[in-house]
Amino acid sequence: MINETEIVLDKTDLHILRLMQDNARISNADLARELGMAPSGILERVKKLEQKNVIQQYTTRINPNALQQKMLAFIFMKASDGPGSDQTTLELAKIPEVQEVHHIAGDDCYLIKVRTYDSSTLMHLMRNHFSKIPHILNTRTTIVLETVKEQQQLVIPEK
Amino acid sequence: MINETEIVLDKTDLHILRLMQDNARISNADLARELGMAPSGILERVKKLEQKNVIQQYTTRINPNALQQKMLAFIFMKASDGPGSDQTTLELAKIPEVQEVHHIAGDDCYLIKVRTYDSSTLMHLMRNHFSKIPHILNTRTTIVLETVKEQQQLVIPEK
DNA sequence: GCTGAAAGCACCACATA
DNA sequence: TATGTGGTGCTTTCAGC
Repeated sequence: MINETEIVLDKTDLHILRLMQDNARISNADLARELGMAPSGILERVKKLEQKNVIQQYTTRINPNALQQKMLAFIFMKASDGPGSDQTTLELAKIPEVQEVHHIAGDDCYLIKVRTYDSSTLMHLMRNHFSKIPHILNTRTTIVLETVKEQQQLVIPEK
Repeated sequence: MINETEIVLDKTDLHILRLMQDNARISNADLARELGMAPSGILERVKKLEQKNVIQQYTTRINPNALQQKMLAFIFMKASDGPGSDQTTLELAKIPEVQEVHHIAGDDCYLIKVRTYDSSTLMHLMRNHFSKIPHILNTRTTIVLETVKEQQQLVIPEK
């Protein structure tokens, strides 16, 4: 595994990342034009960024409402195996409706983000999946009423 | 504005969305091959999905560690203007380090997700930005120690 | 690590069913 | 709404610096 602290990104890399973060479908030729370089040089850099796992995925953000996915919830979980163990988190991460799994500081051990069609689907998920994962002692669910902003764009420095 | 409840997606649309959600840089020709259809027909569908705001963005997921962004926090906020008012949420949404802003049920009014370089950048943000937004009564911050899963992929049905 | 050329393809508008 | 065609321009490899 590559030591991520050793990755050095120059001004050109950061510029590529900024453009691709905003539009993953930008053509290699357009990237080259923006940067004033030859397309082949850009292609090489992009491939290296993918290899180094700086670029993790090209993904399409889909409107959850278009798929009638109206329920979004954050669930805090206290677990008996503590944040050191991976078993519980891996079980949770396997569930496709679970978008995020974090170890957190404080009393609760995990925070997960779950998206489903409606409240009954969420209840079903909790009853049939979460409750079967060992070590989960209790859960505290926060229901989202309305989402004002939701994106994963990072703030990428100029240099 | 289009009434989102009226959007009807057929099997082909859902298949396109599934493929593009996993790889936004898939070529139109490859999409057509997967679906066994002519490329021009696919192109038209993709454009309509963009127009109808089913497809919201093509984005590149970048490894936060590669940019030394090691601090992730969830902040619950109680506000005096209540979840009905937009002023506070819009102020929060404008801050680039704030990735998510949700109205939530229960005692606290907002839940926001913030990503910064380190804890001092986060403190700086809270002191210089959050505290200047009116109506925020108090905040409760949850620090993420480790992220096991983080993605926005939706579960897209077959049909 | 970057450039430029060259072959192969993809894109996309348009005509058509 | 889907297909076929064709010109334009993009992608990607490789030699050379």
